[in-house]
Amino acid sequence: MGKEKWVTMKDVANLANVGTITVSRVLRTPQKVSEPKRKRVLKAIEELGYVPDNTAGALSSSKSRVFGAIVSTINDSVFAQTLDGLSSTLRAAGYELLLTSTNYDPDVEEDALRALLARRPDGIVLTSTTHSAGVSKLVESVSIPVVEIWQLPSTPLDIAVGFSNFRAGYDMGRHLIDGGRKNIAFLGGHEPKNERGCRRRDGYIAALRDSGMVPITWPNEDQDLLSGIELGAAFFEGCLNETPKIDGVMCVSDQVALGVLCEARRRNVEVPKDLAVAGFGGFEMSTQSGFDLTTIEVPGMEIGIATAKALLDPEAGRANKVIDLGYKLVARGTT
Amino acid sequence: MGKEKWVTMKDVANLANVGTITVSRVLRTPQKVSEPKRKRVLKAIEELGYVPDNTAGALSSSKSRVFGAIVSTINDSVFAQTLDGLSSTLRAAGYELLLTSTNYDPDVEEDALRALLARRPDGIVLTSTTHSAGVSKLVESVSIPVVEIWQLPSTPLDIAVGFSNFRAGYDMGRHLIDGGRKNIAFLGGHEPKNERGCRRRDGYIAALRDSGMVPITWPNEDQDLLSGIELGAAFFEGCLNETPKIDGVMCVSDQVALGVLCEARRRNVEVPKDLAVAGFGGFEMSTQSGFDLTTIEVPGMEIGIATAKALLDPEAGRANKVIDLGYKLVARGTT
DNA sequence: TTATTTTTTGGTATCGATACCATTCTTGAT
DNA sequence: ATCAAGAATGGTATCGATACCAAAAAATAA
Repeated sequence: MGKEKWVTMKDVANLANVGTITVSRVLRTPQKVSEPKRKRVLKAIEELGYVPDNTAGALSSSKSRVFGAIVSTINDSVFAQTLDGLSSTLRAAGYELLLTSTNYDPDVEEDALRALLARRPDGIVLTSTTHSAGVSKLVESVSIPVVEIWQLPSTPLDIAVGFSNFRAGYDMGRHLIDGGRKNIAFLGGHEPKNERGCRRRDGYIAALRDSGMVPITWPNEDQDLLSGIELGAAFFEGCLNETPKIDGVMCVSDQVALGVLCEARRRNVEVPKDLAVAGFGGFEMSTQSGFDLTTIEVPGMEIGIATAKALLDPEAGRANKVIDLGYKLVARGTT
Repeated sequence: MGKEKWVTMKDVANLANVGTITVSRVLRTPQKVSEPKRKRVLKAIEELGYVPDNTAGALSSSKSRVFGAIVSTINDSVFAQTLDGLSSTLRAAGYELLLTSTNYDPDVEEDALRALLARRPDGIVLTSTTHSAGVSKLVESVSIPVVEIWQLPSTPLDIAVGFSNFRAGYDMGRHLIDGGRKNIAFLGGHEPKNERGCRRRDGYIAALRDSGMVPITWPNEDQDLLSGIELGAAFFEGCLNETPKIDGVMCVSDQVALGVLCEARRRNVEVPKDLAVAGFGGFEMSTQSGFDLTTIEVPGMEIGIATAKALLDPEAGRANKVIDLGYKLVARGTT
């Protein structure tokens, strides 16, 4: 641990015997500096182990080369793909991503946003589509691109990239109905704070209503101690035992669906003969051997990449404010 | 989208009819400002929607209130816990976390580190323990705390928080041996770039050697197209078919172990009678009903919290440079 | 009342880079 | 040989905050 202070551009300039501005140019527009000086400067940089100070650069150029993202969770494999696509595309263009997770707590969003804005990002990514008044006011007072991702909002703040959870829920509902299921339940999406899950549930409800069927949703009260797997197991206790005629279940996520599948196997409920099971998300595990889950695949990586592009070129992004990347209903062995 | 520039401290000062420094004090040391002026300033801040510029603050105070982290992946549920614990503890103390993932590519580490250092963080978190010369040089030339997490290095750069993957692998090996298994294989950890997995494998090998048994590892060549689940399935093809007497398998991760369990079920191999299966990581799914996997639970959240504390108070952290938080071997139904 | 301390407040320099303008040095044209 | 145009280079102001010091105001002591 050296106790030295940070090496500055001036140190490099002195060693290379040039002006500081020349050092700056070597790093940003090297073609504008003559060969010999450029070499001297690069040598000095190497020698001193100089790392430029972007915070200072950001201040004078008012371009931070940082984007901020507020996500509900990073602990989700599909979501992680989006973040991967986003951050790697941004990094390739010389930008960093400042990431904040709210853990599904909407009260955190405004604080997180303030903290982000304090770093003067060149743009912002939000994963929720309903915002508190404070959040909306902050966002509107700011002149940087704002991209809302995953759930497409009806009235985007600025740019939106994602797909329609409602339509996905509707399509999967229809898929089960078309498969001849008569009593179809929706499992999960009970937490109002999980907006995307609720939209899927709304889609399912609409699909059943449109076919003259009665929606069955479970659970309907908050029991958020339940993980996906537990929820699948609890489903048999709480819902299927009570309404045994259920022959199809659509789950808010693949994780929940896996829980149902495991519990079904334990109880010798045959899938898909006695019970059709559908998931959501294209979770890696569900596509692999052992499970053969019907699910909705979401283009997680593509959302990340498209978001990065929209941030890097907001004018192009704003040309069509809402970028719908769709989804894919993948029918497999469980339905 | 307002086209206005950012509101500055000076704007607030003018509106409240005070000096800029007073505004600064209201935000940082409010007790040093008289009641009436403080109120006026707060009102002006509210009215203008002022968000302080931390990059400017960082420049003059040379404290960025940002920590940087370089992780191998964010797409891992246990790891995500560490990041959660880390970032929420830091945020509670008024710091942000700048996150970069290398996707297990060591060549990316140096670039990522440079990009991080350019933002002048107050400290750095690294998840690998073997570093390229460039990384070591950069880290050594810097006078901020550096915390290496998860795998405890033999010679820490500065501070280390984690546990011993080697000992965990050794203990689990012994657990299987003590359970009477005679032919125990290790599954995974074939990628040299996954350092932590390799350490576990080394521990397994040592445990078997110490008992006079012959280690069997699979696969031994890179086949990195395999996901955890696929690996578990492939295990039966590649390893068990070839060496049918295997009666115990220790997996590099819970995901791989789940793959083995699923495939075992499909092939009517009885667990634990015919085959003992052990995982690693305490992945949520493995603890739940349906599976009953013996595994090593890693204190992911605690590592994150301890890391945050070490960053916030590096002197205390350096008192005992290596903080070993241990792990817990949880014996369940699969062994 | 005056002297002395304490609290409150503001002015100015500064952090490390970039923007902008001015200057010097090339190069080629006349 | 002289001048114009363009490339290369450097000086200085600036970004928006904080640090440091000094001054003014208020509180306390003599």
